[in-house]
Amino acid sequence: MRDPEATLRQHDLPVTAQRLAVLRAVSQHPHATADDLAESVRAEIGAISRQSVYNVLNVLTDKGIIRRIQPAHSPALYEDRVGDNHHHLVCRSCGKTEDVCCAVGEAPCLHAHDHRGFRIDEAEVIYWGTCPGCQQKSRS
Amino acid sequence: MRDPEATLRQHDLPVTAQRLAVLRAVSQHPHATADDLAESVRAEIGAISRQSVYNVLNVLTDKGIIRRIQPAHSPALYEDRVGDNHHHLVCRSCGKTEDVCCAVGEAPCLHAHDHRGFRIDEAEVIYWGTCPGCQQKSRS
DNA sequence: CCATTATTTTTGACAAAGTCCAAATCTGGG
DNA sequence: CCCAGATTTGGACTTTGTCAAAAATAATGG
Repeated sequence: MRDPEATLRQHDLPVTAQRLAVLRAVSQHPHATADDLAESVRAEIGAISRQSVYNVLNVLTDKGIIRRIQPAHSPALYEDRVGDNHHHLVCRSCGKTEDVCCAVGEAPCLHAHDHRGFRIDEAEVIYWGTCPGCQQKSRS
Repeated sequence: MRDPEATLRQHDLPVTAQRLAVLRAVSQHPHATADDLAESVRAEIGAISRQSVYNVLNVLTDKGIIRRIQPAHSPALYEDRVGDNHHHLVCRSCGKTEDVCCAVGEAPCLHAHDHRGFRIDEAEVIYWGTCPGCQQKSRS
């Protein structure tokens, strides 16, 4: 994130310390939970209410400034990287989450063969598996 | 589901009234929530505890007899149809969920180009959009 | 620079979806 | 028919997130 303040102004959002701090935290900790982010923000500006973290994350997500991903068995994760239609690898065992380029191509998987009349606007892909670290451990 | 009782025995699971009823309910109501299923089961056998519904759904899912899907903003949904790697269409507005064949082919999307050393065992795809009914309504 | 007004932040209660635990009950095998 | 182990139950509890009202703050116009 180049300039959090400019980003907020571009989207007609009043600039507040909380928003700046949350935005920076998301930028610095991709795939963090709301709780993780609250911690980071507190380390940076001293205090923030739980509700404010959610408020900020919700507006930022609505405006498309950040993206929310919600893998099963996990609270929502937030990331900075938007608009490039990338997907995610998630480790079943430790929850580790990584970005991965779209398998199919640029504006990809938006085409289900039989879409049943649905107007599709996003194809969300999560690859489930075991990360290298957890493979080591289980190989005992 | 041909024969719920046989299915349970094949997986070395003691046969109980609760398990049979939950299994039948999942079979008859694809994409139902745990709560929905509890209702159905109560209509069929009179009573079941909330915990038992979860217990049963968990074992059945662990054994691969049923499949759990967990779209964002929705409690978990369960379905009967396993082993054919199909995906789902979900309506952002009403939550309607439908099956859709895999866009890529048979054992498909299991190949992320850059898998970062992860051993991938499933590619979960959710197509988000607007169902025909909700398109009508919003066309005002 | 100050007052105004709408927006944010905070606080605390609340809700939904699931899990944990111990006691009671039931299934399957001998 | 009885027993051991598995399942079901009920109730408390946890996690993640939302709602609502009051207090604080940002941006605007003078």
